[in-house]
Amino acid sequence: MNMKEVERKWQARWEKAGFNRFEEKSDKPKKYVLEMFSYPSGAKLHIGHWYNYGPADSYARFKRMQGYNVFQPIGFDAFGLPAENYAIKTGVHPKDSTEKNIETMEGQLRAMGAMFDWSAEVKTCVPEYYKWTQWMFLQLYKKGLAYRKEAPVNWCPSCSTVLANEQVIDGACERCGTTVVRKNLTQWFFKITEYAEELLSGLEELDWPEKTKLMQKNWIGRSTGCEIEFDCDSGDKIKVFTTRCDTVFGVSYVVLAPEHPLARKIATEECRAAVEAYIEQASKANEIDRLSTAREKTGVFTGAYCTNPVNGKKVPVWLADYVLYSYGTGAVMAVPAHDERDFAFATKYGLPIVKVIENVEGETELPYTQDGIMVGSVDFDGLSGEEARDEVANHIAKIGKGGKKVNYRLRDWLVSRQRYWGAPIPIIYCPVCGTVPVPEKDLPVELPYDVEFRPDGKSPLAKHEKFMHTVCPVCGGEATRDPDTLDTFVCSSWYYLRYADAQNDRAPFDRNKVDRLLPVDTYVGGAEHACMHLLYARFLTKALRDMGYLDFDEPFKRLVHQGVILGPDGNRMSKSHGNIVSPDEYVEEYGSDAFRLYLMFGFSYTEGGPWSDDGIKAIARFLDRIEKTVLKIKNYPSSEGSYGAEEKALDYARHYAIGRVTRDLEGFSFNTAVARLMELLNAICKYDALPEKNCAFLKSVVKDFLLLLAPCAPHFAEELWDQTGGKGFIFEQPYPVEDPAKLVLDETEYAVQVNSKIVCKAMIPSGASGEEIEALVRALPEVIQRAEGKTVRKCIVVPKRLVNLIVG
RNA sequence: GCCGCUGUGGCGGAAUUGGCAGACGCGCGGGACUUAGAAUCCCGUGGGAGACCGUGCAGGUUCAAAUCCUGUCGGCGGCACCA
Repeated sequence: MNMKEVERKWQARWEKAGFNRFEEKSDKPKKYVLEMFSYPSGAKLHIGHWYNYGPADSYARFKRMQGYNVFQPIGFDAFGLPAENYAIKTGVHPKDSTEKNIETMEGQLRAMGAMFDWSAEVKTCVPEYYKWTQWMFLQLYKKGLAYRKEAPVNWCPSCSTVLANEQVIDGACERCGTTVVRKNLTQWFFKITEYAEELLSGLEELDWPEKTKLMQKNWIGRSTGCEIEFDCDSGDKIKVFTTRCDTVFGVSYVVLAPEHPLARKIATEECRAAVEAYIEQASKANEIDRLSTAREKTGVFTGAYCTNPVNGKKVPVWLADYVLYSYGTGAVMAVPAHDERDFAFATKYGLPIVKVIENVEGETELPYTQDGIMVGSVDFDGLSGEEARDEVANHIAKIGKGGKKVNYRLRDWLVSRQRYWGAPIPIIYCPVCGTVPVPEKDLPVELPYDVEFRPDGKSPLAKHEKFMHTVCPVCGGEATRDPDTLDTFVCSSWYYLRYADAQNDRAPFDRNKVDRLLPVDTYVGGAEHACMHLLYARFLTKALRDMGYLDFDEPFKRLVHQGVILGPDGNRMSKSHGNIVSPDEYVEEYGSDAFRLYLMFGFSYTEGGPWSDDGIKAIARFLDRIEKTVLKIKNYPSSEGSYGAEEKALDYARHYAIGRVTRDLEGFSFNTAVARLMELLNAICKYDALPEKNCAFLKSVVKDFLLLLAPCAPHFAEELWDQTGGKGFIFEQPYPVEDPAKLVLDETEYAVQVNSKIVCKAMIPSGASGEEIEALVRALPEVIQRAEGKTVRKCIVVPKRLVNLIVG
């Protein structure tokens, strides 16, 4: 079969028939199958794209044959750093390179023959799309979910530019290797923390990989504890957060993060100089130092004291950068006896270490950080664990010094980027009116083309006079625009909604269309997005719901991660490893169906693994055998024949395959689905080799075989369907359904064990009772030989599997 | 350091969730066809002459363990001073 020609032919026919489109008017149940859209960084599709889109498309086609109205859109996540970095290096404008890449990739995606609904295509870098990304920003701003504050960012002193977190590798700039420093800049944030609790609890109901749910759970990092107020002699109050309030009687000092507002305020005259110096030094600490947990702790005494509310003891207040300002209250009560960090710090600075928890079993070696019995804690002595913390927290609440509190590790989402190739932040700064959102009617705030994007420490847009200079929408006076662009993750956090109504120019989407299509039923993409894209998208969905734009809670009901195809050497494919394998030559030589089928067969889908093309010839051979067999049988007369044992066996093989393939495709277990197809083909060939055969029956099996195969090798199956006289498209046929009656055999082979050792096999009639089976087995010569003269103690029968006779 | 996943023939990988380990395929060996090769087709293929031994290793539970439990070692991923 000339696959190239066949592919082109069917792609054109499907396209002409509008076959790939979601049917607007249809009462079939909908199925929204979505693969993560691609980032057009290179010009060509790589194996990862193929591995994501090929098998997932087979799933979508399978669902279509099962009678669903399938919606499978595609698009491009087109803003982002690589295009801009490429521009800095080569001078090619990001818009030009991105558009060119998209065009090439579109062609390749079409050639792949996936069932994409191109009428819903989305590109995030066009004004028709980012207009609505900006609109999203404005809605969040109105709702109080977008706010501006000063925050430390990653700064590369060599490139003199801000870096995204993803660009910081082990504390250094990914491009030049220079150590990144922290710099305070005023930035826009989305208040994702407001949804921390729901983002956590919502995980439970999701059909997602447990691993991914756990990663999100850890990322959100809920911890329950107690907030406690320590009164300073100066009259200031220091709030601390602790998960171990049962250790509060062991507090020997309190620590503030260097950035804490009280740090300067409470410092005494004598200590002021040292405190200032320490704050200064901490602010300059670079990322590598901060990342190192092994480094020795540093700190400085403020000279101030505060009072432990539970025992009235005065304790010194220190500053130390092992306390993070961004978590909890930015202050900590230090209990060196029961915390490793406090222990190390107290040991270094000669602070007291007071044991207040006793190990129930054995010696209490300090620092002892496990749960134990409270000692030296007056009324609370003898309490332990959860109960102890409960009592202490209640006591603290009673005396008005705090109480139970839940904290999250999740931070608000920093969305400002000092970069060019992104959606401009739709905000105007007016000297009179302050921060003013761009009115919705003025959207989009267009990204200008003629911009100097070589980095020099300022946002590229800041140097563009025409862009920056504007008038205040409120007072009409002179004003300036925000020079930053939005993190590209903002663009990708709502694209799955836009697909539902991609052409809409009056709104991001029509409520009815979104309600009809969403949520996404099955979402397929890489696991690397677990704590970014997948979390942001959930957040935005919930925020839009609360603003009344949607009425569902979660965007992606089911999530599947494909594995990673590594280079043949077992490393991640990369230019530096020189191990990149391109799909192109394989597609050229074997055709897109064979390549897809090989990706499905050669790997466990969710695991991936090192690339090897050992099996691709086998797939080509498999397809050849199918073609030969199908075309040969096609020419047989259609006469009915008898239905005997051989027919029954083939019928069993057919319905076994139907059941298994159906379940395997449902579960993204593509390799076993293909294996079952191979088995069925083997059964067909075996039957075909018989001298006497029922041709009409054989033809009906071959027909089912083609239908089963169709989602996995779409062009190939369509062609054979056509050549064997099938009506319409094969994809308009219903997927075969297993007939359980055909799976009932007259007798089944059992493994026969004596004392758990296999001694032989035996055919046992299907209806036999437990006693009958035992009697049958005991009459077998292999059994008699081993059981002679012994008493049978027990007989275990596992239906359709084995019989185990325990004798002794 | 903490959390999670994972370890099965020469290779990719199966195993109905505690029930015949190694499905399906690659590779390899043998044969058929052919002047010959390629292609194709058929047979065999975990190890061991054998009793038996085999799912990283050592124990345990069970009539029965790749699967459950305890310990331990290797590989991968995430988090990393989160109080």
